[in-house]
Amino acid sequence: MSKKIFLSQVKSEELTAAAAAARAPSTSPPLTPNHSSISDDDLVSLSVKELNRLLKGLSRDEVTKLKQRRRTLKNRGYAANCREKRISQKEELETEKDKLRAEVDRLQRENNVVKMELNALRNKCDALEQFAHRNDIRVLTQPHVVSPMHGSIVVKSEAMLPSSTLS
Amino acid sequence: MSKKIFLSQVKSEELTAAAAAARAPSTSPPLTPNHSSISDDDLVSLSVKELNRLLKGLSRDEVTKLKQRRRTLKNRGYAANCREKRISQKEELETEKDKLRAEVDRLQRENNVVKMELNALRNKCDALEQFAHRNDIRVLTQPHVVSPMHGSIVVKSEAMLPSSTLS
DNA sequence: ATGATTAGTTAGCAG
DNA sequence: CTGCTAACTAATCAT
Repeated sequence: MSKKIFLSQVKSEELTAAAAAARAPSTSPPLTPNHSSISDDDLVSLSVKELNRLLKGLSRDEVTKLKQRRRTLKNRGYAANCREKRISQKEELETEKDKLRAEVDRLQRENNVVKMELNALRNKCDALEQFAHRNDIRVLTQPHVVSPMHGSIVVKSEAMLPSSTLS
Repeated sequence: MSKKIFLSQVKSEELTAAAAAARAPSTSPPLTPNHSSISDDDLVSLSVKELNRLLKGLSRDEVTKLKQRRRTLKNRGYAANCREKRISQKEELETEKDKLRAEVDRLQRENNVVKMELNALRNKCDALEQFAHRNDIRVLTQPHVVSPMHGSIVVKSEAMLPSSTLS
């Protein structure tokens, strides 16, 4: 997921030669000409064992300096990682924000649709209710409803509908 | 809105004395004892005119050094501003994310409510429709009904036809 | 000149 | 020690 920069060649590719020379004298070609002139990339990617082997025939001072240079190079990589992490986290936040924004939009649209459906249904319901009411009255005001086959048919609306469905 | 740090005492309050001494030799008490020993805070907050007045009786070298120290102090402040801006932007992003998340929640709840209303209304509508349908059929199948001359007599008979007989 | 931003350096904390 | 991060410095860019 996160593209870790494993502590190698950060500088030489991202910094002008002038800037590098001006800013990092400790990592420039050593003024004290080490026999073991090792490149930054090599030094930083060495395993501890390889480093110790390299350090074998050196004076205390040289050892300290080389170790310090290694530490500095590592730190350079750590810093680069840290920055990259920062920006990727920021991008992640923005991505999540965009997703949420899209979700809000979707829900708002869905909401509108459902509300329109609700309104349409309300109208239909009202019409039906009025229709039912009229029929109810008409039926209830029928003088004599006699069906020869079935006998008297008088329908009381409340008997057929739950009371809650009629206002 | 944004609390700008106007280039003063960033370090002394946020860094240990040890770190400060170790890391910023150029801003430590000058080894070359300037007569015009001016504090970082003062130097950085000077106006250009005040600075020039201060620079009057100094050698070229001293002028350059003092100007450079001022520039460095300013840069220190700019860097602090930059960091603060970064974190406040991040916080802002998170705040907006939280708001959007809350909005999504709200909309989902509202959506559920509306959908339940819709379902309830659908049921009511169905019932009304069936009722209307039955009445419609009944009315249409009434065997003869109205006697306008005699007025209406409402008959409520207990002898009702089971609804199942009306499809 | 001033301010902002980037990369590198250092100190210091955490594991 | 290794890795990470805050603060600082210097370079660089924009205004």
